Amino acid sequence: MKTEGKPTLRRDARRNQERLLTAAAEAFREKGLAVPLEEIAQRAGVSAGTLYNRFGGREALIDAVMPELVAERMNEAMRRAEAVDDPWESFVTYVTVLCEQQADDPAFRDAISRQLQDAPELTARCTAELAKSVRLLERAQRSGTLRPDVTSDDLMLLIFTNALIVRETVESNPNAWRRTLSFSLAGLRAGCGS
Amino acid sequence: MKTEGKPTLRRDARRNQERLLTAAAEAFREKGLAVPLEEIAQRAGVSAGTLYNRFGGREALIDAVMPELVAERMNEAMRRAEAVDDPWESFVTYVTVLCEQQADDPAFRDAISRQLQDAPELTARCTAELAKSVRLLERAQRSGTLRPDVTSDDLMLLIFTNALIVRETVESNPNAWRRTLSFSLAGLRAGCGS
DNA sequence: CCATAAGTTGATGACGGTCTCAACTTTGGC
DNA sequence: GCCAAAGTTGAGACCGTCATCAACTTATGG
Repeated sequence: MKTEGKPTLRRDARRNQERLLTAAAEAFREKGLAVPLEEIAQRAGVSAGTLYNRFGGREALIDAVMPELVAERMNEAMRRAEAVDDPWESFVTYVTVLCEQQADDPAFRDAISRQLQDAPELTARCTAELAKSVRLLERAQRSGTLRPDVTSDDLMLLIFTNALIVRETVESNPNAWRRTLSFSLAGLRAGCGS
Repeated sequence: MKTEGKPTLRRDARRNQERLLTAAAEAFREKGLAVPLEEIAQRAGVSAGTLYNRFGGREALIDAVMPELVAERMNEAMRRAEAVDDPWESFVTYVTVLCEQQADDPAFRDAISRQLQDAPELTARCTAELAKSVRLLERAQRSGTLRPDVTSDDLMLLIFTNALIVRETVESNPNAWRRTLSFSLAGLRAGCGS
């Protein structure tokens, strides 16, 4: 009984789809999510039309490629944070690792800082992964080192704004984001804020 | 003896030049420095060609219009800051006023956050005006409330990054920049940082 | 009032990107 | 092997913007 859910994509079509996915991942990685679709098609050894056939356009391609990559990065940050005993340092590690990743991965940076309204999978993954970080945040608060008024929205905002800063400054001033991040983190310590 | 330095611009040409300047100021104010040049020409009741005749292109127009506006805004911030006695609060006022101005003036925001490499007048004015603020910064440091390692470069960076944040968030979340700014300012207080 | 230099115009081309579709090629079941 | 369905192609329409320039218009001095 062949109750296949997939509308049976032809073999060459499947092959092209996969090529496109890996080409997209590469191109995004190198040039960010705004890379011309033509270039992705070229890398995949396929015409632009095919890209539009398989996926509907840029957003769909992003949504197919990025969620996994984003999840990986955020898990890595979590892993590194969990290896740190001190609650405050653990929290700082989490944020810092995410920011470092933004600094050397345009795709990750854009995935987090662009308004990807038409990439529901990606959005979902982001919020899901970020939800996990609440544990770190609350632990730091219980330890009395993180300001009690800081929310996970603030954490999101911090990560988001760092992506903006990185995008505009990495080239000309590769350490600028570290400086601004250090200010923000200092401001999050209990006893420092309003 | 008519030792006129000006190459005697014809009367209508001068009129158009002025119209272009005010049109540009208006358009920049409403839509930011990336507003189509066509639109500026239209507002001035003039063709695009004329704009290219009088000025060489966007950058030159920006350089002709923005320095004064930027200086005004920064003077206003200084004025407001100087009205505050407490050194720390005075410093905070300066920064906050600049950020507020960014929030409701796309032209000012872009003048500060875009890389205007070909607008030397503007760049000069920005650094000149910002130099004045060092007094506020040093006064706050002498009073022991501002971290001693903070430089005027940091101040510039803070203003610059706020412009980025404002640009990307004012529409969807008008108070986001206040939150991030409050973190940064908290982090600048003596005793809070590394 | 005229001549002419100065200035303006808008149609036009280049650009860099997106997106489409009629004609062609490939696949896979028979 | 054949043929219909599935898939691919690439030229071209389209978009918004910048930038140019030959032909036209206007200001100005004599």
